[in-house]
Amino acid sequence: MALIASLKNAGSPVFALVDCNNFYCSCERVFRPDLARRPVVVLSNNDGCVIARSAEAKALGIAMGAPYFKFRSRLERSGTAVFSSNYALYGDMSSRVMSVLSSYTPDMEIYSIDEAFLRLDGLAGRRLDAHAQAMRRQVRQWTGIPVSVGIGITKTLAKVASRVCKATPACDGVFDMTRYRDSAPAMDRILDSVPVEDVWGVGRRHAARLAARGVFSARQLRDLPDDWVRRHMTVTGLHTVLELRGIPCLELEAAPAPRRTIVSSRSFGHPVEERSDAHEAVADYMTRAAAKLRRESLLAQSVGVFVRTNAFRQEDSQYANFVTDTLERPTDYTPHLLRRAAALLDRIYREGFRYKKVGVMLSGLEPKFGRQGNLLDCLPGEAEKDKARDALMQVSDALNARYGRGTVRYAAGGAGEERRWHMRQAFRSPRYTTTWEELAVVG
DNA sequence: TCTGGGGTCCTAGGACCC
DNA sequence: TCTGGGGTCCTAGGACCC
Repeated sequence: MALIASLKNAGSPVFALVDCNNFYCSCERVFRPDLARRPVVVLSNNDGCVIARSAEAKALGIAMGAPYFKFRSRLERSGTAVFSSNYALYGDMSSRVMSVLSSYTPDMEIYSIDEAFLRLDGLAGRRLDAHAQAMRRQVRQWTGIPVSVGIGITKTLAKVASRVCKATPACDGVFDMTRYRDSAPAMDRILDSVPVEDVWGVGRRHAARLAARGVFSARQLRDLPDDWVRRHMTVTGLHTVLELRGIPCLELEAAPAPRRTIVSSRSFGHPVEERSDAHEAVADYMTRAAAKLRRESLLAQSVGVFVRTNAFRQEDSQYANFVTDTLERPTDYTPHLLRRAAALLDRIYREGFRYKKVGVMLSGLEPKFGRQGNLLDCLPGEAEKDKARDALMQVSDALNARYGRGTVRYAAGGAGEERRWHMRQAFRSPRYTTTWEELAVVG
């Protein structure tokens, strides 16, 4: 029987989506086993919104993206453990999970911090199920993170399977939709149970338009005429529909596409009304962005700066703006980028507003090594200056890597304690896995 | 007093060139 | 003096993702 099932699948792709359950909450729980049965939530930057909820927190009716201040008392009354987000911890836990997964297949795409697509071609039936269960067990055992696995003959169907899996405890963490590929009634039943807005690629806007046309389930979406979909949802939407029909349109992307932009921005902990505060923040974000640029061996051709007031405060007058500027030659040298960003901020900063957020963007990215030369590079002395600049950046990056970010920084970014604009982060857990000093807190 | 951050892709329309 | 079409590149806006 298993052999027949295997033969059936021969030659057609099998996609598995491995998804960490409530990932950020699960990361916090790994180091706090006492929270195993307590509701847990993790907040966005600035402790603004709830961005991860444990199953218990979901049961309390805490919605994804719920503003923390509105739910604070409910969370306190229910004894919910609340954490600020701790990306150093989540990023490190993520790479541990991914490294376990990668031992199960040569074809894997890390899709996000908590999800990976795997090709498991050639497996079917009981063998496929056993393989997926083994993966789950090993991830759990080696990292402490619970995952679920959805399996289908396209990426979109694997996503559907993963959703069904999480909604159905009887699945025991694995749902294999390839079992039903040849049974139209079974496929219909499964897709009928999935609300159209839960389909990968269908967001709020499309869901509203689909509802207006009487389309509420994944099955109804699958059965729409191609030309309507093409017209209202572009080719991207058409790919989604074809994939729901079992026609693969999306490949596994083993190597990440080259990055096109780097954005760094934060909301302020308090409204900013001083130009100097805005300048400090822009300098701080640009310093981070430039460090990321160098970490990835890229140069930026363009610099952008944006500012925004708080749109939620209707009583405040509103203002938002964004400017970009092209550099004479691409660079990764922080002082040059800082100077340019400061000039851009001055171009769009208006007095008399309460600013909520500023940010910087680097674009026109290109690889630092092996790029096409620029006439300006050939000016006398320029090569030596570049060398000195690179050396300076290498030293400061190394010091910051060794002794912590901010060990070497620019006066323009503000001097520590006076950073009034800094975001709130009241409930951050220790960086257990990446910072020795903070590990000591556990003992 | 309080509502995140960082990305990608697609399309339409305008500028420009031949 | 008047008139054409097609290709390419760029940008802004809208949609989506986690």
